[in-house]
Amino acid sequence: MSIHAVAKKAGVSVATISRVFNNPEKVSDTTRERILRIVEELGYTANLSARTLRTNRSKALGVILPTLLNPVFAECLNGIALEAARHGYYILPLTTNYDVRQEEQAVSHMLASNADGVILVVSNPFDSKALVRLKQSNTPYMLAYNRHDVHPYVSVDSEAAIISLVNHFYQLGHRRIAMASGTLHASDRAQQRYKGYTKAMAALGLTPPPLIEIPFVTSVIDALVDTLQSDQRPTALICSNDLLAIRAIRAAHLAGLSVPADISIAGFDGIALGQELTPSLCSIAQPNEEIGRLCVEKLIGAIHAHHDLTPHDSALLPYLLHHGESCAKATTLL
Amino acid sequence: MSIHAVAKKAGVSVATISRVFNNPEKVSDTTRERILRIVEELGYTANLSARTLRTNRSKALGVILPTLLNPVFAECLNGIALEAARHGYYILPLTTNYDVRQEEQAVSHMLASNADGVILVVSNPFDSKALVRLKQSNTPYMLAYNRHDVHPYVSVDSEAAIISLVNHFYQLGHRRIAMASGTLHASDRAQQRYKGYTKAMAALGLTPPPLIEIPFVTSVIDALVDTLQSDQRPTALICSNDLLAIRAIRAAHLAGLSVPADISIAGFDGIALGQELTPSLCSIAQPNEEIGRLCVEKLIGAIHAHHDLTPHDSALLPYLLHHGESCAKATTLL
DNA sequence: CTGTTAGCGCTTTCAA
DNA sequence: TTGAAAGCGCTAACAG
Repeated sequence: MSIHAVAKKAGVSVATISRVFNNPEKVSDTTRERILRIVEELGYTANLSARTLRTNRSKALGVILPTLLNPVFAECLNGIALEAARHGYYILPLTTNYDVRQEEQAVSHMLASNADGVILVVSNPFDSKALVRLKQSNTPYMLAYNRHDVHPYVSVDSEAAIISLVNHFYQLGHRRIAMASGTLHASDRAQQRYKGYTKAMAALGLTPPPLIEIPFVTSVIDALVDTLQSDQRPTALICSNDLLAIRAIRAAHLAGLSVPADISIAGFDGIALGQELTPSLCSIAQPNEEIGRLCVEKLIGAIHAHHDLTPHDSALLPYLLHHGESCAKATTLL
Repeated sequence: MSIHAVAKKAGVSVATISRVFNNPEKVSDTTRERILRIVEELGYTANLSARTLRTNRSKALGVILPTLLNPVFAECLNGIALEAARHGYYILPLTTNYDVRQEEQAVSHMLASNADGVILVVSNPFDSKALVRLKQSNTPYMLAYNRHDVHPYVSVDSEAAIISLVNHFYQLGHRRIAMASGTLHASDRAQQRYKGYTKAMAALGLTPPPLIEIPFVTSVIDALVDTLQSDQRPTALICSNDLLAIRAIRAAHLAGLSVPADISIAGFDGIALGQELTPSLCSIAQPNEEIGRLCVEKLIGAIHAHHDLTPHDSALLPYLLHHGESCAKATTLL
C-alpha cells in the first residue's frame, strides 16, 4: 500500500497525494476531500522510512534511560511521551541497564535511526563516550538527571536537597544519621547526593559513619541488616534512591526495628508509589515528569530553531521534601 | 556521512561497503578489515531508514502497552527487550494509557514504521479496532495478557488463578472474602479475574459481596475506606492487581485496620516490588518477563518462517501464588 | 571478489 | 492547482 496506489485510485499524481498531507492548502478543496476519503477507505499510512529518508527528519526523539524497572525513569518517560505527542513527535526509548557499552550502542542506534533529538541519562557524564559521540553528531541532545558543565541538562540540585534533608533530621533530634547508596562510581547522581550528605554532616559538627555502599549484585537487605542490628546503629538512614529506601524499610523490619519508631528512613526521587505505601515514604521528590517534559520542550525548540543546545540551556528544577510517615522524631533512648 | 563517503575513502564501490555489513564472507579479508577500520575511523553507521525502505524489513518489533507506570508492563517490556536484543532486533515501545483511540494510533504508527512484528496488550480484544487493523495488515502480532480465540496470545489462566486464591483464603478460615477491581469493562483481564472470583465463591457456597469497582478517576483509598470500616467488612480482600492491593493496604491502615492481623489483602500480577514491601505482598504472580520473552520468541519465529501467527500459537503460562505477609489466617473474632 | 545499476516510497523543485 | 522527475541512502541482482 504505497502512495502510488492512492494516486492511481484517485486519478492524480503522487505529488498531489503528498501535498494533501504536507501542504494541504496547496490542493483544491474538492480534490483534497476526495483524496482523504480514498486514503481512509484504503487505510493508507505514509511510509515513515521513506519520508525520513527523503526529508532527513524523522519527527522522532530518542530517549536513553538506564531502566524502566525504576519508576523514576518510567515517570520521566511518561512526561517525555506526553509532551512529545503534544508537539507531534514520536519517541524512541531504549534502556541501557546502567551499562556504558549499551549507552554507546543506544546513541549509535539513535543516530542510525535519524532521531531528530536525543534525551539521555548516562552513568557518568564525565567519561561518557556515548555523550562525546552525540555531541560530535550535531544532533541536539539534552541530559536528564545528570549534570555537567559542557552539556545541556535538566536536573535538580541533589546536593542542596540532601543537605536540607540532613538538616531536617537534625531538627527532629537525630544525630546518628547514616547514608546508604548504590555503587558510587556508577552514578554521578549518587556522588552528588553523597557529597551533600558529608557537607551537611560536617556543617552540623557530626561525624558521618562510613557510607553503606551496596554493589548492584548484593542483596540490599543482607547488606543492611548487620548495620541495623549493631548497637551503634543509626537512628536515621538516608537512602540515595526510593527503591533502596523501600528495601531498607524491609531490612529494618527483618532486624526487628519498626519504622519510624525505632529508625527513620528517607529516600530520594519521589516516585509516586512512595506516597501509597504504608508507612508512606519520606523522600526528596524530583519533578520527574516535568524533567522529561522540559527536556522535550527545549529539544523541540532547538530542532525548530536549527541550533544545538548548549550548557546555557541547562535548568535546575526545584525539589520537594515529602514528609512521609517513614520519618519521625528521634527517640531519646539512644 | 553516507555509504558513499566510506566507499570513496576506501577506494571501493558502495556495494562492497554494503557487503561488509550484510555478507561479510563475500569480501576478501584484507579489504574487509581495511573497510572496517575506515568505518570505525569515520564513525559510520548505516542509515536504518534507507535500509528499511530498501529491504522492507526494519528489524524492529513494535510493543504496545497500556502504561509503563505499572511495573507489570515495565517488567514485561524488559523481558521483550532482552529477548529481542538477543536476536538482533530493536524494539519500538508505545503506551496507550488504556485508551482505545491511542491503541489504534499506536497500531497505525507501527505499520507506518515498518515494524516486522507487533506485541500488544489492548483494553478489550473483543471489540478492538486496533487488533482488526493489525490482523488485516499481515504483520505478525502477538497479544500479551489478553486472551481471545481468534488471536494468538501469551497469558496466564487468570480465572483459575483467582479460584486457587479464593480457596487459599477459605482454607485460612476466611469466609467474608471481597474483591476490588478497576473498571470492569475497560479490561478483559479484570473480567476474567472477577469471573474466577464469583465461580470460586459459588463453589464454596459463599455469597460474594458486590464487587468494589473503582473507576480510574476515583481515589482508591476513598473508595475503600468506607467498606473497610463497616461492621460487615471483609476479612480478606482480593485486588485485581498489585497496585490496587498496595493502595488497599494503605486504605486499611487509614481505616485503623492492621494487615494481616485484621484483614488479609492479596493482589494480582506479582510485580517484583511486592516482595520488597513490608508486609510483603501476597499475590498471584504472573511470569511477566517470560510472557514478554515468549512473545518475542514466537514472533521472530513467525517472521523468519514468513508465516503469520494464529490462535494455535497461543500459550498459557503457569502462575505462582506468592504467600506474602499481607495474608494470614482469619481471626475467629468476626 | 568487486562494480554498476535499478529502485524501495516519499518530498519537492520546476514547469505547465 | 497539478504533474514530471530527481534523488534521499541503501541493497541485491547481474555482470564481469
